[in-house]
Amino acid sequence: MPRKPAYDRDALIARARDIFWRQGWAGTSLKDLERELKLKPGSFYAAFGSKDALYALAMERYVHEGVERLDALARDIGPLEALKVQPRIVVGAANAPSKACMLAKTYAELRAKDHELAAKASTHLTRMKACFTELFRQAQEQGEIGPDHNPDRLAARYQSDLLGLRLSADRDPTIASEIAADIAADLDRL
Amino acid sequence: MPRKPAYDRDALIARARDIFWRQGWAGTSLKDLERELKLKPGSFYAAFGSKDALYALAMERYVHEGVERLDALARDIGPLEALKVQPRIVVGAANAPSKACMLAKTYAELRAKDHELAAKASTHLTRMKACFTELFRQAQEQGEIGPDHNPDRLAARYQSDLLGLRLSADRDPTIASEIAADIAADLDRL
DNA sequence: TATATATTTGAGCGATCGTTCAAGAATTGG
DNA sequence: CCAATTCTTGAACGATCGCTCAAATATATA
Repeated sequence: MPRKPAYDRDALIARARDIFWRQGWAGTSLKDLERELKLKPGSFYAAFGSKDALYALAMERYVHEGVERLDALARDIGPLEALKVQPRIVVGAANAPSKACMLAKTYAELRAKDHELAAKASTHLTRMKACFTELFRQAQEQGEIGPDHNPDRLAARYQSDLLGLRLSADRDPTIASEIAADIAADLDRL
Repeated sequence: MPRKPAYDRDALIARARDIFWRQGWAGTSLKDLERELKLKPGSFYAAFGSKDALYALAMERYVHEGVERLDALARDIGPLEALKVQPRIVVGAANAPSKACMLAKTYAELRAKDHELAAKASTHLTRMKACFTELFRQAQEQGEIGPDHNPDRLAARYQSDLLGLRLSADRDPTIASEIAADIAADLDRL
């Protein structure tokens, strides 16, 4: 006998992710969300509980899609090739809300306040790094990179480079694509 | 016949820089500044005009000191050696307000709003890159790196790596010092 | 010491923050 | 068509935001 919601919850989370990704935590007000998601306060809080709860859902969506995309890429063109292409992809993502990584932005913004969302962002970043580690490990297994490299260390450096690249890409896509090429070239020398 | 201020304006700017650096723009309220700088609202606005004006002064101080420190280092130990040591220095700066770069944090936080402070942060980052370019150029002149490298491109990559490293260092100093070593090692292969 | 000039103080401004809640609208099962 | 249940709506809450300003206080000159 009840009434059904007029909105698609999953679609709203994806839209919220884009807004948060672009504008950050403090930069996104509930007014913004109400306008963009077309939800009045009552519906918003019935659906998500709080701004922070929605932000957490948005980050989970962000990570999940990111990991899935990279894994799919690796299955298609192999682990090392996927790692080499990834920099160019993130730099070239023309209609992304931001070139910079949402997790890095969140962590940088909220870590000083010991906000729970900063801790969650950090956990997600660790998950992403584990994903890189696995790809380096596979590449090594297949003989695509030398046997005396430590996959975990390569992954740490790779993630760091990617974070810097994506920050740089937000300012100057032209220069960023040169950096992306250089990062990929480095992987060939392993 | 007038009365003199009870505060040291320069010292206040340095303290403000540390607070903004750590907590970011939105993360720092005037209540925070009044408490830490020991200034009541009236004195604060008489001295600095606005929160944003003080933030701009804080960024200028940040850049000025950063450039000076690196230049002095280069005069001491040479351009390439300075570039190689810099990553370890920023990672090891134990009592810095944040390991991450204040300019990068500012840009990431405020760029979506087209805030004037984001534009200023970007300008400052360009200044810093020019500083790196000059050091690479000198290193090349002295034969410390090969002649077919483009100093500007090396500087772009170097700055990107440094931004990523510093973001990583905020989360895990141990891993960051490994990354710092790897970045320095890369400079030896030029 | 008297006077002129600055600084310091803190109450409080309007705006916006995230959030709550009661009332009205809408849809489903019986 | 009725009744039950949920969703939608929007006014409004207390807190905090950056900031203003007039009164009180302190200091340097004459």
